[in-house]
Amino acid sequence: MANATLKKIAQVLDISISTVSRALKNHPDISALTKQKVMELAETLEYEPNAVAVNLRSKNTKVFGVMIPSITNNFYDSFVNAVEEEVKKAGYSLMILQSGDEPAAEIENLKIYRQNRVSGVFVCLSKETTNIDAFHKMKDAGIPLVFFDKVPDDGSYDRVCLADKEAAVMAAEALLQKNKKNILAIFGNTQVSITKRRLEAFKQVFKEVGKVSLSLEFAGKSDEAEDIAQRYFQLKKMPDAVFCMSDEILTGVMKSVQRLGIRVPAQTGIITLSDGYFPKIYFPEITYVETSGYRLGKLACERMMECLKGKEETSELFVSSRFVEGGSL
Amino acid sequence: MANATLKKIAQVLDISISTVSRALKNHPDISALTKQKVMELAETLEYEPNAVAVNLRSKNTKVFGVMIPSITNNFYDSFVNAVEEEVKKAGYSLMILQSGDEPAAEIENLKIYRQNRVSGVFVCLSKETTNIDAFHKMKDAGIPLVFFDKVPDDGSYDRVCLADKEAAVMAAEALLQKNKKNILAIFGNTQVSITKRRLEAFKQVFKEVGKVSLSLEFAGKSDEAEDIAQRYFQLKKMPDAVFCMSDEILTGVMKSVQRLGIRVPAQTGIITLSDGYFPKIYFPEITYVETSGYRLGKLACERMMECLKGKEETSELFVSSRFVEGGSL
DNA sequence: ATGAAATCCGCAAACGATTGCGAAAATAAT
DNA sequence: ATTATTTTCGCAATCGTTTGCGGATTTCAT
Repeated sequence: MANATLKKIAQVLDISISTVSRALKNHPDISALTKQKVMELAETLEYEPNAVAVNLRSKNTKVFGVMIPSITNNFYDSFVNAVEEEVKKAGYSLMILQSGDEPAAEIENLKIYRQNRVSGVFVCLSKETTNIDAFHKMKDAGIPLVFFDKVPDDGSYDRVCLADKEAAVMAAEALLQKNKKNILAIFGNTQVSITKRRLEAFKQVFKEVGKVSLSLEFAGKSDEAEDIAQRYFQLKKMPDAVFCMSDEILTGVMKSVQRLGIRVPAQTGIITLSDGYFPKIYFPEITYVETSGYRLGKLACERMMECLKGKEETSELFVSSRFVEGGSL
Repeated sequence: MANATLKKIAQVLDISISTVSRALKNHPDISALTKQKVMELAETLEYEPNAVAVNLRSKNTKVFGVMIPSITNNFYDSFVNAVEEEVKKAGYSLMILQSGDEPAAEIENLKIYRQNRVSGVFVCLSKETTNIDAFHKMKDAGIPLVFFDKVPDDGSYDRVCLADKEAAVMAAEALLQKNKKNILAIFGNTQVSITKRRLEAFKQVFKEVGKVSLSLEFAGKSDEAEDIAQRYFQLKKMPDAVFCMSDEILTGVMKSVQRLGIRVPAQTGIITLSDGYFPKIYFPEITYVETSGYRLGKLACERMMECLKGKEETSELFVSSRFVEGGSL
């Protein structure tokens, strides 16, 4: 029988709904006999509690929102993957909404989350988001927010991030250690917090050492990175190493490498920040500093669970980096 | 004011809850004056309907389930992306659950979908699933199912698929047209329905023409494909073309190409079936037959919407293929 | 002024589950 | 036999919203 309810069970056994409810929960008030009858009938009727009704009463939907710019992105995927794995253990599900990097869509999505009374939301801001007023409403509604990756500057929010500075520094130091003197470094959209942090930390390392020519470039998309690399590779004084801030930039650069038949690492070294998937599809495998979406997801979950337990102080947490040697530097 | 309810508004204005409800819905029974007062107060109180309560009453959650083996997969991503885009227009959200290619997890997930009374579920079966009894329960519960990509043989279910045969045939014919005589074709897990279909159709094309040496190989993962390619590339009589059944296989093959410094398409041609992302990160861009997860998603949505409208007959639909010329063949 | 027709609004039940409180029935204590 | 105590269960309210039905109140025609 489809969609059995407590009421139906109660009617069949000619007892009250409350008794059925208690029997199924093994409440001590109910006699063993009644419990048995109820449970058996529930079994044959294939009773399954209506989560919607339970939610309404308990005011707890056991659903987390996840808002990301786009789901077709390796990094966010592994984040989502980690979160899904983790929250499932606690009986939560995920409602994933994409912002498409459009602030208007973000606001719309927040509304959906509010109306659905989600238990919390994991948010990665869009590139374009400057005004975060819309997120205040969530606080008012008592819905905890955990920002990740692209986070607001506002210190009153919980944030989990990659250790961008650390990662950028590790990459920079690797370049120095390999004695690279003429480095092309390509970064992403400068609006974004992670770009800023990576850029600053990266520059800082070289500021202290002389004798290194550092060319900084910025690419919003993969083909822009390709064009930039193309231009530099055709210079008489070709860079002896390229730093890529992200997978997106790496794939652009590598396309140019293939087009021009550049030998890596003989002619130029390559190093990137990455989740780890793309560096391994090339030969030689690209040396990278790991920025793990997966671990970020786990960390975000930890933080979210603390929020639900009522922890008050906001915090900014970081996932540490790891240097992974490929053969490209 | 956080979490205003109809009740709260009613109390403030000293009118009944029903009147508030109707006023907000612009019901003709309510006077213009009352409507105005209600709407204004709702505005200042930032009233937002409680979707959980609405769901309970309407028995319509406006949520679709999406069950996939893993979210960290380019193909499924674009599927999910399309679905999210599409259903959002109709006011639906997505609840995504991963099976991890484990039948036990599939069953568990279906239970969650049932308890949450989702309006429908998009399902891609795991590689391991042989018994689909668990899916019958969904029918009983009145929850429509639309299978995609990896679908059951059972004709009583709605299924949307890539036109695997067509795609494989297009690729095969492209190889013939380019006059390739010594072809290495690498396929994926033979358990899976799509592999079977692609394989059969592909072989069939060559059965009819003579004078072509066709080597069929199977790789479960990317590095297996790499090893296979490696082996063949080192033969005295190297293949003059490689067919890859999927992105996963393509990336493996391309890694071997890079390792051995093979010139594409001069030394060997490459063609693949793909969603389109990976073929474009290489130079030359890989010629491929498009198997679009995105379009599959759109098609699945169409079908789902029809199910909701009560269309009875099940059907199996296909997304047509498209030949995309790169420079690799 | 009286009846008919609009206009405007509230009561109450319903969706399905949970839970405090009190009551009936059964058992134990005196 | 009477009181006290358990054991076992049901009533009713609640979460927030929707909606059929009927009751007031007003407006209009006669």
